[in-house]
Amino acid sequence: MKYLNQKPHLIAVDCIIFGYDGEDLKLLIIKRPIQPVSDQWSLMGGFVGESEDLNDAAKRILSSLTGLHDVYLEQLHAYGDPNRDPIERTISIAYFALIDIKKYSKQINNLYHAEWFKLKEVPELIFDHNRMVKAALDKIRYQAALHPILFELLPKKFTIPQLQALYEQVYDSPIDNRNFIRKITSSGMLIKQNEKDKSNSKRGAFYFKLDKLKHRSQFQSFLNFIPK
Amino acid sequence: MKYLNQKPHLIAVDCIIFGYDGEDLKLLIIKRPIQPVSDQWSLMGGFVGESEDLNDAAKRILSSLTGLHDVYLEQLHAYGDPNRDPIERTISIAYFALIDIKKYSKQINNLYHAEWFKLKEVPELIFDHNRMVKAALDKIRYQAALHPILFELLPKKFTIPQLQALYEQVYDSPIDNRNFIRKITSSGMLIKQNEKDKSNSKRGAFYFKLDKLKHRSQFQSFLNFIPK
DNA sequence: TCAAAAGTGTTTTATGTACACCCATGG
DNA sequence: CCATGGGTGTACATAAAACACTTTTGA
Repeated sequence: MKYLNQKPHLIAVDCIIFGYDGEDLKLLIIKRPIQPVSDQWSLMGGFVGESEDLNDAAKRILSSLTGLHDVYLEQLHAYGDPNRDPIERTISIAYFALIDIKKYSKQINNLYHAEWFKLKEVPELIFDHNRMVKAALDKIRYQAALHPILFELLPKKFTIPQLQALYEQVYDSPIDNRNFIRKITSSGMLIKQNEKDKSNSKRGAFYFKLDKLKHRSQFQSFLNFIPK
Repeated sequence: MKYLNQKPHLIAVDCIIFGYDGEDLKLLIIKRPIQPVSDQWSLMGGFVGESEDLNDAAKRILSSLTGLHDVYLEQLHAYGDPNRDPIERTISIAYFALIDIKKYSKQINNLYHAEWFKLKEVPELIFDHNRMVKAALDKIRYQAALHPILFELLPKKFTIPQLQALYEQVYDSPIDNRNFIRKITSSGMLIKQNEKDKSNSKRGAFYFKLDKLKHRSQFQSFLNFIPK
């Protein structure tokens, strides 16, 4: 049994891939490989397979570009303007991903001509992709104000100055370091290491690891990480 | 020019329609008119037309059931499990709507055998529709904790006890009326009317209207309406 | 020895929470 | 005159914000 007289549509998944390298918040985009509008900057995307779940499609597309699995990936929004793709009507389900740039395998880069752009220097993208990026950033700001998602962008060991710089970039505004440290440490989610990162200062900054149990248990608890 | 060798999919929109009548928070569902699994309870839904925007499809479907236009409608999530619809693979974009039940025209009811159910008494729904309802409720709780969306469920004139009862039902927990009133009134979004609603008490409760300008300007400002 | 980043406390202010009584009215 | 729901204020606790100096150490 089938539904009759219903027009099917092409369904794509587009991934808004955010990365942090300890210094800058960045977006991973590709030079579009397929005609037309090839050689223009675009989000990484692909069509949803015949019997493929949307989340699986997003994971597949993400890992085909980054080589990464088990990445933080969240559905953002479905975009369905009938004219959003001038080639053929395509409905796109946008996902955003948060990854630690250092985990990213650069090899696959070449296949797709992918590049990391600082968030403020992202060029014009095809279709409605700039709009998607903006929506994803808005959602991350919203989420990160209440839930500790930004740890997904950091390596296992990270310093508090790195963490603070990340928050400052996500919100594009300076944060008082004393208040920030107090909030973060009072959440109990950080485990101090003995080792120091001396790459940014002579004194060195202690590394911390995330207490994953506490991170998970506090994830839904409406914390407040952001001033004002 | 077209994309080649890509399998298209049926795309549906399903609407999670919440309503409030001044007493109970309710959900509007229908007896499914199409075979198979007809005569089972279901969210109101429909397929996305050939050149139809997703939002437009949701509006069309919502107003075909309720007769209402200009209703609060927000995209919830795209559901794409290949087996979610046993008849044929269908990807569903879920939307939720908030409406004042008293505005709802009952005539169209009969066409779809629609009924309002108290939220706690919603029966088993087809496919993944119960899951959608739960996700919608979660999202509304999230949104309403920070943004004044619940006014969408109220008529133009409403009383504070009605408003509080609405919050209590959305969060399924009692709220201290003194603290609630203080928070709500201190937002400056309410305009007191001279008229009273005497339907629930001898003394009567003053009607209020929403100051739409203040409502809009404070919509994004991360208020906090919910205790704890 | 000094430049540059890391780390540390206290005070003030705002916000949230707990809590109980009087008011107005129609029946 | 009283039962019912509407409305009001205060004291306390908690959380956020503002704010500046000392520490460490490699060059």
